Amino acid sequence: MSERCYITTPIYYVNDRPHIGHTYTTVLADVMARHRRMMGEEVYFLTGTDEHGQKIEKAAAARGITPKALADEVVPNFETMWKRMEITNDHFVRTTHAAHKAVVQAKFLELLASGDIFKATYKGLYSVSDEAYVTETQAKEMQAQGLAHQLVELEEESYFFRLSAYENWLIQLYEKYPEFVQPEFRLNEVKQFVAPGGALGNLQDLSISRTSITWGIPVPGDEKHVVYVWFDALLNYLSACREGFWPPTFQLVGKDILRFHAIYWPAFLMAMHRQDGDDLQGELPARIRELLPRTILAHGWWLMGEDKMSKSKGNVVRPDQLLKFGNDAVRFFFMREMTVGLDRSFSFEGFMDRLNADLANGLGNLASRTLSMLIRYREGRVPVPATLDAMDLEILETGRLAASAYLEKAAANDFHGALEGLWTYLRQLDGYIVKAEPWKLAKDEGAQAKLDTVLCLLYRALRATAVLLAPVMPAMAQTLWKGLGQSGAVADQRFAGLDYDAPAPGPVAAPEPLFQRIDKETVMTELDAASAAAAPAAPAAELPLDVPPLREVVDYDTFAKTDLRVGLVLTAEAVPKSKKLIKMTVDIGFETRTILGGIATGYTPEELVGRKVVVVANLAPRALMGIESHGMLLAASDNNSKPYLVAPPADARPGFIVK
RNA sequence: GGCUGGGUAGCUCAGGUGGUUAGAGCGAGGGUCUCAUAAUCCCUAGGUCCGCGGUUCGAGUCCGCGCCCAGCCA
Repeated sequence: MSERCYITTPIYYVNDRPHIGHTYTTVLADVMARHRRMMGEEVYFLTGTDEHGQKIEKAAAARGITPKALADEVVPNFETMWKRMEITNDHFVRTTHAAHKAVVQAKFLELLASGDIFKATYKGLYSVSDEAYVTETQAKEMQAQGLAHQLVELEEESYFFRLSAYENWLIQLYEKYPEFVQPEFRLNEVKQFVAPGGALGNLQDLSISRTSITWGIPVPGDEKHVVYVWFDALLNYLSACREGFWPPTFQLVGKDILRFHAIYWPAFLMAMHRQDGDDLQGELPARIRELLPRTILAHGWWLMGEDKMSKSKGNVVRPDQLLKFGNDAVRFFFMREMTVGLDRSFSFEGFMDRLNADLANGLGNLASRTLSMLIRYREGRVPVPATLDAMDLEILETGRLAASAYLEKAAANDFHGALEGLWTYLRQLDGYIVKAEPWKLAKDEGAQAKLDTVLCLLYRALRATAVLLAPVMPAMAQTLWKGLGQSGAVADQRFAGLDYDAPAPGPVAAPEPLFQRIDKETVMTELDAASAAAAPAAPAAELPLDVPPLREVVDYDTFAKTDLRVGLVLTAEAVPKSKKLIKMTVDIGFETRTILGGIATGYTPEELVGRKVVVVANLAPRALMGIESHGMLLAASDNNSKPYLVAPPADARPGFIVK
């Protein structure tokens, strides 16, 4: 019976189109899935979407549609992206599926019955503007920014998961089964979180329901509660698992959601699987470990330089920008450049350098020269080697070692190392060609047997390469496979049964370029042009200042005669027939004035109301457009610009003297 | 602030348990070949291995201090 392997990606939240982060994770999972199928394992590969929650509820409301309709609109973006990238997921789970809801509700009731879920009061600081509870750390930050007034203490009835009870078992999980979290330094972070400095008693019970949200899975029997994110989202791995594949073998997660997967998730599962005789303070039963995911694999992020990619920074790389160079190229780049677990900075130049060097100049050219020699010298028939000399034996041995090293690393999910090693071998093949000089052998009647050997060894090396690379670059591998005169799907080959010495079945085809070289300069120019066009309009070049020269000097007493006061605009309306004037009533502390200001080029009446201003309070009244203005407002400008009202600090009170 | 991991050639990075001249890929410079996608192959990098101090016959590799960067701290 073959091994079974269950691989998951996170389910992606439907508030965004797929970005490079989603595609990296999913490609990694797909390469793993394809690789394991070719290792002979039976694979179940799951991805999907997370669709509940307040953000979706609000976004839908803003557009006047239901949350489900919004999700239905966004989900195809993911599904079509995965088709484009030749992702071979066996199922696509949505948290809005009835089957998922049923599992979440059933498990909720089970844990409620066992006491692992209980009802209590949630108390915490709530940010009014964010419409969410905030942590103490976040609260401190907000206070530092002077946003403390947005925080209120709230109490809410909530269901809790008894996370604290599982601390002992969790720690044993990390200690006794360190493969549970990879890479290792992430495991340390998790341990540190659960038991900082080895101290117990740090886990708090977890609130897993909300009454303030309606878009979600209702708590059965208490429908004003909705199951809160993680209990809903994490259970997708369970609800959408295929019979016979539990537990997950590899669960890929971004480092940002590691905690949920490495702590909450196994704790939920422990609660679901524990039996009456189990002692939570005793040893973690091996039976239960067998029912937990084998490995949570936390990968790193693509960065832009040193920075995280984010929408607000506007430095997000869209999959389309890369996919125009070919899906295989993107998949290869992801696997070759990113060491699983670590961050990596992305650059378009690095991307193109890698593709040109490794794919076009490297593998592509090697295939091209080999196939064209087979056609030119042997009419496309692959000869059988007569005798092998030392050089032939050496390259054969190098190839065997390269293949086994590749397979070993790939099986450990080290695709970065696997590909690096394989390319060293491809370079050695190029070196072998140069040393063997088949073009000279072709002209020598007495060297035909030697030429047969060289061509055959090259052919077999390419055939093995096509098989090894099929998980990473499925389309390229298939093209090469066919070009080598092989029939069927290369993906149907199995690594174990790979016969490196098998004779070739059919004539090889005229080579078609596997990869086109990219003209870096042209692409960079286009990119720069595109980003310039997309960039927010650059601030208009500063106009030269147009101000009058400095006025004559006045002494202090003359200046001090001007009485400036802080005022608060109470009402404001445009003056009919005037383009510039606005009529305002202004509170200056001890009285309320009517003041006209020529500021309509810079402000609308609506935005003036409630604004604090500086008033020249002892200016003689003057009639403008038939209305008497008692004072004026200070504003800054030059002769070309709109006026900018001088604004006192927010806590200055009307009537304060300005001097 | 606490804990963890880093700072090595222009760029991206390798360098278990200390040992003769510190490595790879890319880029750049020079040369070669012609089967091939202006590709391949060969040669060329003299880099305070972040700094200072220490242990040692000997340290990029261990210890201490300092500087800088990243991650985790519901």
